Amino acid sequence: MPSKTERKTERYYRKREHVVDVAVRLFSRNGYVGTGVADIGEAAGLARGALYYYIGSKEALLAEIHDRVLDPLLAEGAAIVASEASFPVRLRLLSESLLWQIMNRQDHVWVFLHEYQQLQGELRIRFRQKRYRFESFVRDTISAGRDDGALRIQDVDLATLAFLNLHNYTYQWVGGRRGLAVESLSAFYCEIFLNGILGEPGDASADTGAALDRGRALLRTVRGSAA
Amino acid sequence: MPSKTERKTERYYRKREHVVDVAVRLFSRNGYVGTGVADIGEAAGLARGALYYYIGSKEALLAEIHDRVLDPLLAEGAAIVASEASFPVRLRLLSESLLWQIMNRQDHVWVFLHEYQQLQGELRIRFRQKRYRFESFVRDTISAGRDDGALRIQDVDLATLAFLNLHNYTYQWVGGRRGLAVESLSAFYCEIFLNGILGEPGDASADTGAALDRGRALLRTVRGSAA
Amino acid sequence: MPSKTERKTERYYRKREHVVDVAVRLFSRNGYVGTGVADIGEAAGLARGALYYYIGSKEALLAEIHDRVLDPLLAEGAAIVASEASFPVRLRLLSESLLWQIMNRQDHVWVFLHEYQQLQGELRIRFRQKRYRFESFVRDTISAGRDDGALRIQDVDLATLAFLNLHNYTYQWVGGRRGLAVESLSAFYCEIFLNGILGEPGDASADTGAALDRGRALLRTVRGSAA
Amino acid sequence: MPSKTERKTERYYRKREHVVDVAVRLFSRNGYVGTGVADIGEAAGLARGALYYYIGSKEALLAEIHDRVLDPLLAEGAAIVASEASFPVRLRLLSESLLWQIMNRQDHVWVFLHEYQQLQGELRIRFRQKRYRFESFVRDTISAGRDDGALRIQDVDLATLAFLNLHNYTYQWVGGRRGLAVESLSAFYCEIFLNGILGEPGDASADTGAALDRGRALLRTVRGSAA
DNA sequence: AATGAATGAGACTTCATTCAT
DNA sequence: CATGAATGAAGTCTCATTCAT
Repeated sequence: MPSKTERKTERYYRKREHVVDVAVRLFSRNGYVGTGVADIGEAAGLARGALYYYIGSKEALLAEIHDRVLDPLLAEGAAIVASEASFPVRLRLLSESLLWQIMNRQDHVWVFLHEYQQLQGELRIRFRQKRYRFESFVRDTISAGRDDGALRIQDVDLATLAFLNLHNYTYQWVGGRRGLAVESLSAFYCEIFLNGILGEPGDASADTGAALDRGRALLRTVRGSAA
Repeated sequence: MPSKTERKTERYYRKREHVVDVAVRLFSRNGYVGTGVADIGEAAGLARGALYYYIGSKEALLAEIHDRVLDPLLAEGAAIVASEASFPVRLRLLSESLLWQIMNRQDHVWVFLHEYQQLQGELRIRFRQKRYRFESFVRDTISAGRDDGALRIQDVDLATLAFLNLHNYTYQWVGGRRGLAVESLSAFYCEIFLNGILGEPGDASADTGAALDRGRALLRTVRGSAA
Repeated sequence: MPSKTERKTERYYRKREHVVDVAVRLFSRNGYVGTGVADIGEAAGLARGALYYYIGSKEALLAEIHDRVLDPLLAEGAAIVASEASFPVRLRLLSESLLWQIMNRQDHVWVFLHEYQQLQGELRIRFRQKRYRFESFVRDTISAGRDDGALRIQDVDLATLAFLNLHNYTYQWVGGRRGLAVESLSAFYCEIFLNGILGEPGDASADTGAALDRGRALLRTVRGSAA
Repeated sequence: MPSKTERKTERYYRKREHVVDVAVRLFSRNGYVGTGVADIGEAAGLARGALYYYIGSKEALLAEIHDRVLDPLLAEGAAIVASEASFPVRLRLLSESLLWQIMNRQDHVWVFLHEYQQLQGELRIRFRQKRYRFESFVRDTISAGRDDGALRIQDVDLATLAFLNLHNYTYQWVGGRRGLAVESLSAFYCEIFLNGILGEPGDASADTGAALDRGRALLRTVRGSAA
């Protein structure tokens, strides 16, 4: 009875997906630790026992959510870096791919970026590696730009981190900004980032040395008077 | 007997500070929820009961940590915006002030940026307001730059968020990057950000329209084949 | 599967009742605050976790006990005041109804009359109202008697309180008096109370004025010498 | 230095009295278990250590409160039963003596009547005996009345309990009835009680047998339908 | 006489997980 | 497939009392 088995499996996976959907919503709202397995069961309309039939464990649920974010990111990232597009275009595409997840799957991304520490042992390692793979797409792209000799900045690792900072932290506030489109926010970020890293070194910060030192002295004063 | 009273109070506050120090370290490593009051007591060398003599409640500890980060940030920020420095210098000083906390008080900032959701009720409101006040320093500064007519970008709110993204997310990885100095990382960020927002609109992203569309089509393909 | 569901529910409620039975016994012996949830669990043969599956909270247990006393009291009281019986008969029936609870459910009544202060917030209000409703049955009945013009006393509120004093305080000592029947104790109380309130004013206390004043002077002396 | 010692002792006792005053108020409001030693200290303006210098233990405080109620009651009761007054006058004087405590020292009496169970061991026994001694004054007085052949009721023990019920339970509601005078409430109780116990048996309850039985049948119905 | 600091047991409650049915 | 019942450790917090100073 292969058909019978398959039908069961399909229904099983459908229900499992539903449970994960429910969990994502709860985790993103109340936190991973703040969400009880009982809450998930209740929201999914399943008793505790049945729930475990689908999820295995609470941590497996968290891992599943990680996969849901990382897998498309890796697939799209791989396609982008494999493409023939120019360095700025590749970077913009990576930006759009990343922002698409962040903005269109806010609950998932919140859990992914905020609760990854809750993963322990083997899972922790596995997802650290996956995450690193995505970051490499960005690093390699920027590195190619530098090899073109087009960049003002030289530290590719730091530039990669800056790019990720700029994008990732968006998950913290995007929930409160309805009506923002992926492509326009990506364009905004990239206009800043690309103009920021392209060109001759030192344009904008020039000639501020003395004023900056005076400001630093001021800060030391404030800092000192607090103790 | 002012001296007697004061000496006792001093000792009390000294020990209290020590308990908070211990808590910061544990919260930043294991998470606020993942850290038990018993753990804090053990690490501080205090029995459960004595611990509560100093902390009042676990949440009060979290609030204290928030204050430790926000108070200097607000004091320095206020001094900066009140200074006579030019727009780029003010922004660089804000950057240094913020990065100083992020890099020199990594544990505190980890707790502050990662666990603020655990604050409930009145405390939550109080610290949301304090946080907003610091963000206003950045916003006002950028706004002044735009009024000078010097900015490529027009959306001050979004630029503020970009600035904060760039800096704040640093807390996620700075622990793994020893040997990075506040002033050099701040200079790096500001070179990107200032060059990114200054100047005529549209320099770097120009002429990428067609290539971008081809890339987007590629992404749609990848996205579709996953389902 | 209604039968299946019902059977489970039935079993749940049966066990829940048992837990409440156990709690009543412990609360009445050691006091509400003096009884730990652990004690209840042990006496009911349930682990701490399983106990909470049945009770929800310690205070819910206390509320349940209140209902067990008040609900029959209100049902019977409503039937009595709705009946056609004469004023003395209605009062005797209220007396028997109240004493039935006090004497046949001593543990419940002990908790109800002694620990009601432990209820907080909404529950406190709810049970104050319920209690007041029962007292109204007594008040209305006595009021009807006064309207017949049969009463020696005129203050219906005070007479109501006297009636309740007489009956309620029984919970304090009835545990030490085995072999007392509800009907005979009720008859005793009612013989006193009805003869006490019926008839012309002032019979028994007459002609005691002067002697009373001498006695009061004596008391003042005793009281003064203590200081 | 006898004078020095005496002065110390006096001040000690004055402060001790103050602590007890504070404790009475708190115990009566929040319950004995619900009041912490810290609360008492704070309200008395004493640190924990100093508090224990005066009180010895929390339970000793409770015992002291018991003495404050029972000692005047016993002194006055002894004087009353030793007096030459007639049976009704003696009973009225006992009533006034008891009600004087209940109404003029509501906090003390609340603690005395409500929290006596918290006393353990030797203290429990000691105060049970004291309490019994006061009850004996009532019992002996009523007994003398019966020996005169004036009473409708014969069970002196039960009549004693009824008398005490009537008076003692007053502590439960007297706090909510401002403006009630000891002498008038005592007169009210005694009018009921004396008229209730004096005279030929059976006056008021006569001729109600059949109606009472119908009412009891009604109650059985109500009780049955509840299950 | 008085204090603040410390103790350690015990309070109520929640939780992820298992298992017989 | 699904359930309800059970577990037991761990969670935060309170409390009466003691003791060095």
